[in-house]
Parts: sequence; C-alpha cells; structure tokens
Amino acid sequence: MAVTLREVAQRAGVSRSAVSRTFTPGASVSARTRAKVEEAAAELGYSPNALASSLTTGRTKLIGLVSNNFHNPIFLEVFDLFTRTLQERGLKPLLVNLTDETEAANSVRMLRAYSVDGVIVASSTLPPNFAVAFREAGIPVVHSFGRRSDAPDVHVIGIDNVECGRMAARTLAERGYRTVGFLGGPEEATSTQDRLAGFVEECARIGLNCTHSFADAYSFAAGRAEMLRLVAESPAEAYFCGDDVLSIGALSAIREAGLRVPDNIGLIGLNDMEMAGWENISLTTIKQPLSEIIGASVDRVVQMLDAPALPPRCDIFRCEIVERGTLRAPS
Amino acid sequence: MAVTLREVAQRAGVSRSAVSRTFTPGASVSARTRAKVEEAAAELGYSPNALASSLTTGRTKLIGLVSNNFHNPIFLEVFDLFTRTLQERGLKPLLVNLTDETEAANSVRMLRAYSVDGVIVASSTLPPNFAVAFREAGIPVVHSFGRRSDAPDVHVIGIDNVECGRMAARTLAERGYRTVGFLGGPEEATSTQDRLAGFVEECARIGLNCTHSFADAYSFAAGRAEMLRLVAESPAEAYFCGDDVLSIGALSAIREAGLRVPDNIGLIGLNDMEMAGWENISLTTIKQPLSEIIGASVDRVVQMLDAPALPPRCDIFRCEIVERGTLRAPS
DNA sequence: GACGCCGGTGCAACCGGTTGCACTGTGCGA
DNA sequence: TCGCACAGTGCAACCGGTTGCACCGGCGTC
Repeated sequence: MAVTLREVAQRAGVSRSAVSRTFTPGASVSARTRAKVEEAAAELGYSPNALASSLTTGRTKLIGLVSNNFHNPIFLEVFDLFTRTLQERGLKPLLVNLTDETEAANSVRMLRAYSVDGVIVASSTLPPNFAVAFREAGIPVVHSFGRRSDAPDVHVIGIDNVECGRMAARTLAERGYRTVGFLGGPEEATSTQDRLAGFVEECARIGLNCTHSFADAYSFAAGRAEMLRLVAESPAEAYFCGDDVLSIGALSAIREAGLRVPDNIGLIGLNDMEMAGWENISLTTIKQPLSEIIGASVDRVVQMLDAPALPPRCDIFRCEIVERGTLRAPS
Repeated sequence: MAVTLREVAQRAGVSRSAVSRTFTPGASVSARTRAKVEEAAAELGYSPNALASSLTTGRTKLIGLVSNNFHNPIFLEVFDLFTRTLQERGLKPLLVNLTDETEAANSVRMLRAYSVDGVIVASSTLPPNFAVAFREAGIPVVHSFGRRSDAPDVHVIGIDNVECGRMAARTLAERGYRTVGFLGGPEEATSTQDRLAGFVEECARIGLNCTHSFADAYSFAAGRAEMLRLVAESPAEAYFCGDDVLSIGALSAIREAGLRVPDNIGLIGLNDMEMAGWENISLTTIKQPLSEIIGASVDRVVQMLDAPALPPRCDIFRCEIVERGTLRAPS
C-alpha cells in the first residue's frame, strides 16, 4: 500500500541512500540526483516513514502530553495552545488521559513503548512523583503547572501558588474586606495547599479574619455545593476561590441564596479562563499567563532533546489581577 | 539507553525469537522459556518497542484524532471521551489541531508519515472533503459529527441535523410560540445549513413565522453579538440557537437588554454540553448523545482496521429534548 | 602532467523488532 | 519398539529507513 524508499530509488534509477539523503535536510546530494528523486517521489506519492527512520535516528518527534484534567474548561485552552505550539515546532502530541489511571508506571511503559522524545505533564493536581517516574525512566519530562520549588526533581514551569494566595489576600484587604475565606479545590492537590498557605500567611500578616474549606474537585458542581453550605451558615465578606470554575459555581450558589455579588459577597478566582470574561459572569480573577507557561514548557522540552541531562529547573511566571465585576471597588 | 530484545535474549540464554514470542499474545512458547524471559525482562526493565514492531506487523495502534474545534467547551468533553475510549481499546490518540491549517494534504502527509492505523475527524464545521482526503490516501477514516447522507463518501457517525431543526421547530410550536428565529453558527458549516433547513421546513409545515441569521462562529461572543443586534430591532418570541455555547452568549445578550428568559424570549440550544446544566444557565436544549457517537466512531475505526474496504456508511443517533428553564411550559 | 582535495554516490551494516521455515525432542498410540 | 504428530526453538530474511566508509571523477594547484 504505502510507497517505500526502494520503489522511489528504482524509479529514479539511484540507490536507496540517494533517496534517503534527498529527504534528509543537510545531506549531500547533487541537484541532478535530487531532481530525479523528487520527480519519482511525486509520481509515486512517496512520503518517508517517520517511525522507520526513528529506529536509526533515535528521534520520533512524538511528545507525550499527559493530563488528568479533562473537566475544567481551561484545559481546552491548554490543549489548544499545547497542540499548536508543538505542531509549530514539528512535534506531535500523543495525548494521554489519566482520568482513570493512578499508576504512573503504566503511563511510563506506554510512552516508552512509543519512544516519545519527551513528555509534558500538564496538571496542577497530579502528585509530583508522577513526573519523576518519567525522569527515572530516562524520558525528558517537564511538569507544567507543577509546584514551585528551589530544587525541583524535574523541570517545572508554572506559577507561584503561594504568592497567588498572598496576592488574593492583599487584594481583598485593599477592597476593605475584613473577614475573608478560602474556598479551595481538592485538599490533597499541591496547588490547593500552596494557595491556602499563601492566603493564610498574608491574612495573618495584614490582620484579616480568615477561614477556609475545600471543594471535592475543581468543578462547577463542587464549588457550588461548598458555597451553598457556606452561605447557609455565616459567610465571610469575600472569598478567594481556588480556581475560576469553582468561582463560577460559587457565584451561582450565592445568587441562588438571594445574595448579590459583589454587594453582599465578593469573589476572586484564579486562572482567567475565557469564560471568566463572559459578560454574564464577569469574574475578577488572578490571571495565569497560559501561553507563556505553555510556550516555555515546549521550549524546555525541546532543549532537553539535545541535553537530556539538563539540571531540573523551576520557571515561575508572574500572575496579575484581572479586574472585572465580582469585587467591590477599593475603599 | 533503552533495553532491547537482544539484551533480554542474551541474559535469558535464548534466541531473540523466543523473547519476541513471549511478548506476542498467542505465540507458542514453553512455560520454562517464558519464565526465563520474563525474569530477564523484569531485571532489565525491558518493554517492547511498539514502533519497531509496527514495521513488520503494519500496525501502530496510533489513531489520528483531528479537529478544528478547540474553543467550544463541548470539545473538552469530546476529547475526554475519545481519549478514554481509544485507550480502553489499546489505541493511542495522536492529536492534530487544524486551527490554522486549511490544507487537508498536509494533515494527510503527516499522519501517513506516522503510519496511523486510522483517523477520526471530529468536527461539524470541517468540509467533507477533509475526511475524503484521508480515504483517498488509503487511511481508514471516520468522520464524527459529520453530515448525514444516504450514500456518504466516508464513514459518518453523528446526528441528523435537519431532523434537529424540525424538532426545535415542533418544540417551539408546542410552547405556543408563533414567531420564531434561527440563530445559526457559521453559515458555511454544513451543520448550520442542515439545522436551518429542517427548522425552516418544519416552521412552514406548522405555520410558524420564521426568520434566521448567523453568528460568525460557534462561540459565546458571536452568539452574544448577534443576539444583541436582534434584540435591538424587533426580536422573535423564541430562538433556536445553532449550539449551546451560542445560546449562552444569546442568553447573556437578552438579559443585558433587560429582557427575561423565558418570559420575554424563549431559547433552545443544541448539544447539551455540561455547562447547559449549570444552575445559573439552565438551558433547554437538544441533547446530542455524545458518548454513543464517540463509542460508535471508535468501534467503526476499529472494524476498519481489519476491513479497510468496508463500504462507507452513515450512522445516525437520535437526539432528544432536555427540558430546563429557557422555554415556557407547554400551553 | 601529477597530485590532492572534495562533493557525490553506492554498498552494506545496522536500528528493534517479527515470522516462515527447518529442525529437535518429547509423548503417545499402535 | 517404532513411527508419528506436534509443541518449542533458532536461523535468517525482512520491515523502511540511515549512515560510516570506500570509491569515483572532476577540479584547481604547483
């Protein structure tokens, strides 16, 4: 079915090497030979088999894109950016959905079987040992949206979640809120822990009254359920939600309880996903610079193709407040 | 770096064939040999190279998952289901983002270079010739969410968009709406054309007054912009929107104009994406049976692995109304 | 005119597997 | 006891490419 090197060589009247070199950038072929080969290839509809060549070159240009987050709408933006950025660099994303997989070893085995050149783990909720498993298997790996660390085990590209927590607390203080709450995502996620830690720390420093609780997941339903519980008791004046989708759930709960945002309760999210800007939501939030993070992640994995032993580093991008309609104006 | 067959064979004291057969289900190996091989493999951390074996078997278990739709939140659900369904069957999705690609030939070349066993084109807005290009290149292909046809050029799995249009019209009529409108997605998309055709046809049959217009894209912003325009003139009593995300944009526009849904204007969407069920949206919509469509798409592509010449067929799944809060009760 | 250099080419080995075929040894029935 | 079937094994060729090396011819230089 598929046309091979050999057939092209025969038709062009040259050796297989000549054909191979014609399709290898930088190889030495005369203009005459190249012309003959290209003509024959065009007639036959030949295109080189990338997998066969990977056998000798050791490069597949396949990158494992691993995530467990297929329910948070921001991940559609994440996948869009990753696939485009990878494609621009001639790399191909092999998508791995970890939703019902807890065992890192299985993913490692699968991605090794496919000789991926590298792996990008895109998740803020996966435990760090997941990425480490790839490194131990000798596969270049970067953990996007991973936990900040001064001496990381693997390359990490992301944000400083502790600092985001502080930033949220400062912002709420500026708006004159005195009793505030943190409505976090899953308690075991490092991102939740860090955001909480920064928030609590800064509240203490500034002198805000601060409570906290957790939703089961980074999801609308979980955010809504938790906020329904909170408003039924004695809610804080404002909440820092662990994530935008959680915020939107919370927003829904607050309005359903007959309260108004930001008049009765203020809300600040994190991520700045597209939906946060929708006019019927208009969420004030902390913007995570997605495309920078993703661009840097791909850059890093590309670097590692040539320097697999590159010492792990953690690159952190600054976040900023995006002002919309869910916090009252500075007092 | 990677452990090979040969090393395992040496360590186990057997031939390379024996090792190969140990890892080939159904091959004939004695228990004794198998044990030796498995021990050696475990010690060395061997896992077979799927790409190398694909050279002789002709199977990579790679499936190209091609889409141009990375902005409609329903596609996160689509990708989630596709990746999980493929993984369950031992297949690996190679994700291709067509967002800035208009030339089918490029995608064909790329996916041929990677010897994918098959391709799934997941899009309701891509022209049909896109999927046809894969078939012509000899790659098994199914077009998910493609256009219904009695004699399709490629395998199509999806819904009957014309019938959805009729269903929307009938539903609006039942609720006593007399002047209705179709707010479609991009005019050139076949899904838009078909939904419109069915809607207009049924309106005429029933005797509803019917107008229509189009948004630039299946997006919140486009739906909102178009509905803002409509409410500024003399809006219909109810609208059938080409898609849920468009409906949510329209909903936002209607409320911003100071009108109420469903009291002043009724709205029905299409898809039933997760967000449509969020309590702060609560969109009445036509449910597209996503997981059935995706399950059937994967089944079909799997069938074609063994029967590439399977005559193209079109499988259509029934849609149903999901009643929520954006249409008034039956009169 | 002899020499050396060098771009261009083909041969053959190799990448990591699979598989048809021939051969061996074992167990069973006659 | 012999013959036979058959499971188990290894050899070697092959899948579709790449690449080190040897070789060839043409050119510029002395």
